[in-house]
Amino acid sequence: MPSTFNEKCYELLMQIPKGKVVTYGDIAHALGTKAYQAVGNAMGANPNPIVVPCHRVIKGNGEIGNYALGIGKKIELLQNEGIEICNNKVVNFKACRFVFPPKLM
DNA sequence: ATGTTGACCTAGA
DNA sequence: CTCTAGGCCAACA
Repeated sequence: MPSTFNEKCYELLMQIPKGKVVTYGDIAHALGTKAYQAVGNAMGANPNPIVVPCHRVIKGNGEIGNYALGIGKKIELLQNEGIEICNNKVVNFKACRFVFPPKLM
């Protein structure tokens, strides 16, 4: 059970399938808030970069953004997922954009 | 409670 | 394209 905001972000990140990417804004929106920066901060806090695929999170304009282990590492991971990267930007980024499942109610 | 910072976003010039 | 300005929220000192 998530106790802090970052925990919620990690939960969403783990829901992202392979070969898909999301933006910080999408995560914030999925959480029902606009704390884009809070999401980025949560990634920066990244306590377990293994169970949490933070490398699948990019900026809203298609750029890679940043990564705790380094941008280069993030690019390699994304390419390893099958995503094309060029000049620190995602190719066909909207085609790889993943949408979180809406909350049933 | 206050002030600062941050892996951000949008708009305007 | 680059730069400036505003907004928006959570974590930390």
